[in-house]
Amino acid sequence: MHAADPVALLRGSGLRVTRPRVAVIHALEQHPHAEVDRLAEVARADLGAVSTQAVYDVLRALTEAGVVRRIEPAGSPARFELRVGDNHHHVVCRSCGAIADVDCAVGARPCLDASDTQGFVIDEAEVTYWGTCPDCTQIH
Amino acid sequence: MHAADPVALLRGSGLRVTRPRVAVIHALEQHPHAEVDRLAEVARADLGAVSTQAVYDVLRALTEAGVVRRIEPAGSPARFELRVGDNHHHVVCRSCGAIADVDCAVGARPCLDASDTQGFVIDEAEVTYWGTCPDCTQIH
DNA sequence: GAGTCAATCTTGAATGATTCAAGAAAACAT
DNA sequence: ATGTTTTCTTGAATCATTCAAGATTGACTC
Repeated sequence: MHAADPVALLRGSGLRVTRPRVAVIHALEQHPHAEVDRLAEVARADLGAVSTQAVYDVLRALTEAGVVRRIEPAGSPARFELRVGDNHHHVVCRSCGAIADVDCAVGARPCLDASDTQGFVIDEAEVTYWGTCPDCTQIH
Repeated sequence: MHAADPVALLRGSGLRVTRPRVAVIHALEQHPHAEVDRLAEVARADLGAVSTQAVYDVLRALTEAGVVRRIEPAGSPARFELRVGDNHHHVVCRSCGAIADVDCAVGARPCLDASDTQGFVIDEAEVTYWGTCPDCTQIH
């Protein structure tokens, strides 16, 4: 898990290379699963100034280009990660909101067969595990 | 899937029986997976008037009492259902937002074993299937 | 390297869902 | 019936996100 080159990542996806975009990708490398506010902060530390709106725009563009993945655990604002394309899931800590990646035990496309899909055509199974993170378990 | 008696449901959970609560439970019976607005509308048709805030309060009380379950699919406001306690999941239509229940194929507590849980203690696995509902598939 | 045009960023306001807060009304126990 | 506590009403606040208009910038062409 070492840093991809933001510029290469953008070029490779046919996206313009701008300072805000590079900074946001950089922020995502350092802070996987961060929310918009946090990413904006980190990007600002890098650039001096970026509007929050720009960060929203960047994240939207990156998400639409398939460079980042957006997740929205219940009760949390949207979070973003660069790890994309593989089928991985997330554990969310009920007490502090920490999130970690989890590879599904079942296989490459886990849980994709539900017993009765009610006539729906399913293209993705999103799994969210809920529990308590190591830190919160210790303190309790 | 026939209607539970709202009054019995409330009494059984140690909750006061009020007109708004009975009406919201009634609305939930008729409209599983409905969002707050919709439930408030339906409850109003029943009672004449209820404040939206009251509906929020009722849903919170019912959720905390374990009488209803709250789900929040990405991109949607919260939705509520009376079916609770069993381990069932949901399919969400990407185009119209329709939601249906899905029993997991794996077993009673499906997907509860993730390969590597990063030290988290997991107590629930929430699965959201994404796809297209029968209606939206037909029209396309 | 300058000119051009579309894409992107800035600023400021709007929206939607949800929560907070204070007082009025209603439910339940006695 | 009466009192106490919970719940409902009304009105405002908050948070995350989106919309909109104009200024700036990236990348392509000459």
